[in-house]
Amino acid sequence: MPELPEVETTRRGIAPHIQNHKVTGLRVRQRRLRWPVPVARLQTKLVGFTLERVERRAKYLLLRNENGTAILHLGMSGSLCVVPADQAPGKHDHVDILLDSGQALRLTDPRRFGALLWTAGPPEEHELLRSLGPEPLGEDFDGDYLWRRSRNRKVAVKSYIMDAKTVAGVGNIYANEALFMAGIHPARAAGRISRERYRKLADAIRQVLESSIAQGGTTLRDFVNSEGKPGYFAVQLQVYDRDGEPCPVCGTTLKGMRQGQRATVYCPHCQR
DNA sequence: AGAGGTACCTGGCAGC
DNA sequence: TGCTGCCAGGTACCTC
Repeated sequence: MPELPEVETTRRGIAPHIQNHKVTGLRVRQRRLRWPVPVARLQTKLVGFTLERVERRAKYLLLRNENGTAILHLGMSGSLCVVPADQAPGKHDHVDILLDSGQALRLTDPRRFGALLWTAGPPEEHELLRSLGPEPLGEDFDGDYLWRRSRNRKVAVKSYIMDAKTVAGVGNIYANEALFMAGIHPARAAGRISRERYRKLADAIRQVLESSIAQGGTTLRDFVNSEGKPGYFAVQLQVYDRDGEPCPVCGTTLKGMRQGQRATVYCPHCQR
């Protein structure tokens, strides 16, 4: 589920329940996630210490304390919620981080593509984060940047903007949506797009992510309930998963294709 | 170096 | 109802 807006919504939802709370215990029911969960290190470095901040870099959540940082990724199917510590776990509730409030931060992840790691140093120097491109909602991301970096590149623009080294955290849904909004054909070579069109694209990426985060904000309360189900997304999508439906702008039938195993949908009339 | 494909894992759904 | 095959929002790693 989680694309960047969902991860940011999760961060905002859990932060008040975690920040300035002491971790009183850790339960790892399944340590085989994308990489093995470093249980012993987490026991030593996390338990008994107060979590100071919950930050986000790309789709990574960073839980920081005085010893270092827990790096958490939700993969394709992960979610986090805050539940009473004694609530019975479900089949895919792999990790509980117990808090002094009597609650637990619970990681659920059916497909186990997610990750929970530990780093002692500055998280931005961790190998998973080191070569990430700029944050799409940050200062140093704009159309000029996208244009400059794309010269002579033959990759399809959709793959280009989904590459975390180009810009961090633009996933399949929002890549489709942003390209539609900018009127750019997803298969166009990245190096053959003008600076002006890249400015439109960068604006579209920003806009689509921001409006989605804004809508996610309305469901924040859902991160803390007995069901433990985050209440994402009533977000309205213009093209994603609408293959065969009329284009919301011109009425032309939206076309589906596959790019690098990922579903792409676009309007053959509006996107060139 | 860049481009493209593969792998990890489970659940849900369409089609038979 | 139950089986099979395909698809899914991510991304590291492999090969060409």
